[in-house]
Amino acid sequence: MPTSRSTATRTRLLDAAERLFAEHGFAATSLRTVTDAAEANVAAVNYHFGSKEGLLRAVVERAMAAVNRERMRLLGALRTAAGPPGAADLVRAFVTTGAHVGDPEAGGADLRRFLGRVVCEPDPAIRRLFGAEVAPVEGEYLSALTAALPHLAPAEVAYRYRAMVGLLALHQSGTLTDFHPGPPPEDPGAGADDVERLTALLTAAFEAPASEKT
Amino acid sequence: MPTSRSTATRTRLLDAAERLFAEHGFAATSLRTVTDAAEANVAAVNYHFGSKEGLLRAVVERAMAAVNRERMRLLGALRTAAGPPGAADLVRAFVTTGAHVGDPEAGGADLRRFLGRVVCEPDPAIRRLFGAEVAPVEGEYLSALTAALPHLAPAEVAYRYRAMVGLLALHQSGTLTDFHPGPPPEDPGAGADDVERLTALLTAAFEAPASEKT
DNA sequence: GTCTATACGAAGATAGAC
DNA sequence: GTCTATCTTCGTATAGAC
Repeated sequence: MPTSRSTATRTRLLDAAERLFAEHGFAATSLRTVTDAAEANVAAVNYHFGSKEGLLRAVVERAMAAVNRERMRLLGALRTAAGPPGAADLVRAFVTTGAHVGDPEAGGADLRRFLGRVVCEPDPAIRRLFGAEVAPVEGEYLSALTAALPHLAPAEVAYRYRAMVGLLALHQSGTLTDFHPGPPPEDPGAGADDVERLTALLTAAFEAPASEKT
Repeated sequence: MPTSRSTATRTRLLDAAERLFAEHGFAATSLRTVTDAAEANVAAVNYHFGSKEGLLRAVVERAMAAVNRERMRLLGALRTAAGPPGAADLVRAFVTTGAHVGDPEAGGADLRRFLGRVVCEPDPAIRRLFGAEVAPVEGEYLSALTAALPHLAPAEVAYRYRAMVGLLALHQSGTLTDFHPGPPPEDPGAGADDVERLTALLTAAFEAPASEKT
């Protein structure tokens, strides 16, 4: 359900911003639209977050905290299992976390779409905001992937990792599923089926042999 | 060099818009920034294109015309060669066209970055603008890819095709290369090396076997 | 400490003069 | 074809009520 009036103003602003930034992007969302949805005053944004970008930063931090927690939990589980994790396991853990974070809550879909959008934002400062939040967890996955793929140069693993993040972002924001070439869509929304396809595609990409000119 | 004052106002507006939309995205670019760069009056946009979105549409159409021409030319060449083209050939033709269109001209980089941004725009109407322009050419590539990969369901080929378009867009807009996990960037800008890596990754993705639950 | 009311300059859009 | 004038809405800043 939508955030009730009794919730603290700060939280209502975060919830409304997450939903509206997810739907229309950062630049196209006016502060007044956010404050109206949150039943708050325009100036409340400036008070709690300093500026529109400060509000965005706070939404990113809250959203990534949930993702980072789950990704570290899954990585820990993979490491305590017998032997070091393979690339397929790592890709699955990384992708499904992004695809399912916040699933039970009603706002989960907004959270996922929001994060997908942030990765594609034109402003480099905004993308860096995201980059700073994933940095620690991505370091862990990157070294685990490098260990799982010793035949590839680290730069090549890093490139494929970036492709994974990018493609996952397009999946989350709906960009990958809502413009329809070929056969008609036939499945409404991003079902578990799409997550499976994405995981399979990315696993194949990681396990591909090195391109000749490394 | 920048468009000279002697060029027609319409063309100067298109050039300036392409460059500025490429750099800051659509929503974050003010019309006044465009008209200042084009040395034109604010109202000239409304006169020539009807609205800000009309200007965007015109820029998309001009940019896609160049890409579509080259893609059809390459596909024609592949088809007249001995035997039907393989997935690797098709991916290479599709990707390198996007990566090199407008190369000789100074504005080529802007054109590519602009098209990459359009694919990731939050507004579905803008993405549909792009979708309508690629539609005919993408139909040709899609059927050629489906013929080259008879062991895959058409829906699966279409999914991988969308992933290719999305990943190419991220490549073009710089999203894939400018946030740096792992080793430091080491190569400035999107060199021919990155195009090679992208082509190899996408070819592997297309040639991967079908996921079990088709 | 939290929040509201309100003002300021710049933005997108359009009507009508030239 | 091109420009000036004007309307509404945008992000931001300030002053003060609770």
